[in-house]
Amino acid sequence: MRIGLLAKRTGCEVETIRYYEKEGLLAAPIRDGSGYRRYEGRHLEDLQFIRHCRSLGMRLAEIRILLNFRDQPHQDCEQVNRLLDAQIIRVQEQMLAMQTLLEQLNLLRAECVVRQQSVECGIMKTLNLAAKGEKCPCHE
Amino acid sequence: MRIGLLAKRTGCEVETIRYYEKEGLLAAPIRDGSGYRRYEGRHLEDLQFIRHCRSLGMRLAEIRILLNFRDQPHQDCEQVNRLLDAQIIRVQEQMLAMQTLLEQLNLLRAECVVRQQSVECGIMKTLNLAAKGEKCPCHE
DNA sequence: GTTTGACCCTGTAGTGACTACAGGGTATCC
DNA sequence: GGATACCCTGTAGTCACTACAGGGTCAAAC
Repeated sequence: MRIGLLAKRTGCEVETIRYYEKEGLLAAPIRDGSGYRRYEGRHLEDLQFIRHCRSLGMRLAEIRILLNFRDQPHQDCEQVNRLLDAQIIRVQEQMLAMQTLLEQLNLLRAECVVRQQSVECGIMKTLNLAAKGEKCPCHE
Repeated sequence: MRIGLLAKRTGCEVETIRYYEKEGLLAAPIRDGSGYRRYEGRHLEDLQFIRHCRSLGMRLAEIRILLNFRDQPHQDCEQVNRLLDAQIIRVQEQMLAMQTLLEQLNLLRAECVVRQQSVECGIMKTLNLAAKGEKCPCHE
């Protein structure tokens, strides 16, 4: 199949597929007489593997490691487990940070309820006072 | 004060301060005889304003808008409110996505409990099957 | 008087994972 | 023969920095 069909089948942009090839994640396929890429079933599978991992928030470098494991099935899978654990911890930490962020934003947002001149706006007042080093509701 | 002191006072990297100047967020200060930047109190305040907004996850483009509001105090603050609302929604959406992500990762992680050859590893097996289009626990 | 070290300058390139062209070639249908 | 849809390479842009390279300035210590 050609790149456009592969893209359609995986829900991936054509440019992204070429990018994965350039990055060494997806094997370069053979070319037809016109110089077009001709993909086989294994490319579809590889690309779906990559997209699946990406949908789990993994980085390309990590996916490269996982692809290696797939191709060397007798390696100890400890690294796979550690990789996933690291990813889980990363997501948990980001969620915690975002929770704090959301609380801060809501507190700041509550400073202004009515439409008014920005000089009277509680949000702007709070941001200005915080810039002067005073306490703000959003950071305690 | 010179850039190093400003950096220390705000917890901001020297390069970041120069970057904000280049991006037009922080006014260019006057230079002394050696060509060094000499900052005043207002620069400290501006930088703290910027860093405070950044700590709330706002983008530089949004901070630029907020800085404009600060300097035009008789503008209607409606846009400030909308900007904050958009930021809150963005964070909420990201948190929801991360929650789903975390659940998917945990389900995948549960596929492997013991250390073994990667060919036997439940995580690798699951990823491989998913790449073949089969159902995976992480995506239902 | 020179050397050391801390500070400052400009400018460019790199990060990650794409995305968006520009400028061209190819294939197929009408 | 022309329109359209597809494909190619290569480069630049995104965002908010970060990390140099290669140089200048200044004060204190030796």
